[in-house]
Amino acid sequence: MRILLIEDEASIANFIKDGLEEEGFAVDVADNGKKGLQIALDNLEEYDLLLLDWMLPGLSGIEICRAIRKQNQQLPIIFLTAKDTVDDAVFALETGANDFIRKPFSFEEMLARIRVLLRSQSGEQTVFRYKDLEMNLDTHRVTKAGVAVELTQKEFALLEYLLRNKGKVCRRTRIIEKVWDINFDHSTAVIDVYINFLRKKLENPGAEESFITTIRGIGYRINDDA
Amino acid sequence: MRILLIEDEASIANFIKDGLEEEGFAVDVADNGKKGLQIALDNLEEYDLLLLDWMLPGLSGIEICRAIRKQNQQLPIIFLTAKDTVDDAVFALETGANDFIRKPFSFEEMLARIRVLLRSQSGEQTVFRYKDLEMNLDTHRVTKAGVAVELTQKEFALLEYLLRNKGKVCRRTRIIEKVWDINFDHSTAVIDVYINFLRKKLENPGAEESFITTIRGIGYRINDDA
DNA sequence: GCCTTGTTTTTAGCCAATTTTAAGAATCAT
DNA sequence: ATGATTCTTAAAATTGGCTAAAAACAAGGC
Repeated sequence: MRILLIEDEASIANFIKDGLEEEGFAVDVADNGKKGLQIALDNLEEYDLLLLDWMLPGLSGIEICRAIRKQNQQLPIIFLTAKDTVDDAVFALETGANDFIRKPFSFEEMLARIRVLLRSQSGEQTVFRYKDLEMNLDTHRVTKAGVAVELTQKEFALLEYLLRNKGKVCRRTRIIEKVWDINFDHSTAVIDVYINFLRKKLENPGAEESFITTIRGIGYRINDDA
Repeated sequence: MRILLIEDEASIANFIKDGLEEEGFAVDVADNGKKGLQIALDNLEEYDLLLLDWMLPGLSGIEICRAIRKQNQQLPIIFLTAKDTVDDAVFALETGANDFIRKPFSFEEMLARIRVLLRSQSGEQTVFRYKDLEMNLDTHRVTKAGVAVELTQKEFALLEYLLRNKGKVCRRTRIIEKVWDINFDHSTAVIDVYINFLRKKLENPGAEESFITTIRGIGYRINDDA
């Protein structure tokens, strides 16, 4: 994942660049607005995300944002700013930014926001299928043979976990950790109950065998469709 | 974004120019009508918006507006005026102006109007629909089956967010971030209350199910119309 | 200033849906 | 057959959203 950072203060720029590179991103830095816009426009396809300082020598962040939005609606843009009025945040978002982080910010917070934007934009899988079953994370919908099926939060989360690991065993302990809480009482039988809910809601009444295979003593698995 | 300001009073002109430049616009000033029209016609393609004083030495604002509209229908034109009769406003709009601001005006207000006009210019989507519901960002109007519905600011913003994401889940946390403030107390019930306001204002009394689907524990969704 | 009006946010009770627990029945492996 | 594991069902506990009403806040008029 390639990120362009437009920020004139070298200390901040380095802090962010180093931190993000440690996390596995490729980061390019431009230290003024004009250069930044140039680089961005010349390599629009290259970058997956833009971090943009609000106050820049040369061109302001707002102007850069506008200029880029004319060319490209997709590129996620996050503003970094010392300004702290609500108006600025709203203004930034209206200009076409996707998010807005106030300095001083925690690195963790920034990382989280970057991840959110990259996930929703950069083609991460949001639709899962098994035979005539379809789960869509964007719309938060599940359909069976085209017919909508209403799932509760936990049912949805459990099915998502199973489908994400289609073909692989999902161990009970892992399920408890991922779908419920890391420190959830391991001696519970909730999983069984919820597997049962899913089977009831998603299986053709007369089915000989379940689409969720029980692996006794270990956990469950949804098979790869043949 | 380049703005041409035609205004003879130097103090007002400077106030506006400085303010807009701080906001990232490039502003040129002409201090009389003749010069202003000249500049405008010679550089029609250069400017994204025209701010035009009503009373000018040499040529009046109205005459300038007419002359420009002969050449160019697109350029957004905003009148600035001390006059305060409704007639003048109507007259200005008939002449081809897009908006009309009375002096004395707040800078914020002017900025807001400028942004609205630039938005529709930049090809961004400004009309959203769901069945017989229509929301127009340019005119800031919402109609239900052709009948105008009055929404407050927050109601409007919430509906806009939901419609922009028509078909997709809108998670509570995202709604709070986008419609309210980024760091708004997450444990509040304002969202519920405003969803309720929207439903009351926009739903046919005897409706069996809401046009805003509740997804318990997650958020809300306006469905794609079938 | 103070009052009025409209908007936004908080609060709290209610209710329904969801989640969890529990316990007996069924199934499996040896 | 036996013990362990999973399935099923019902009932209890909890959560989360809806609603109405009140409180807080903002803007405009007098």
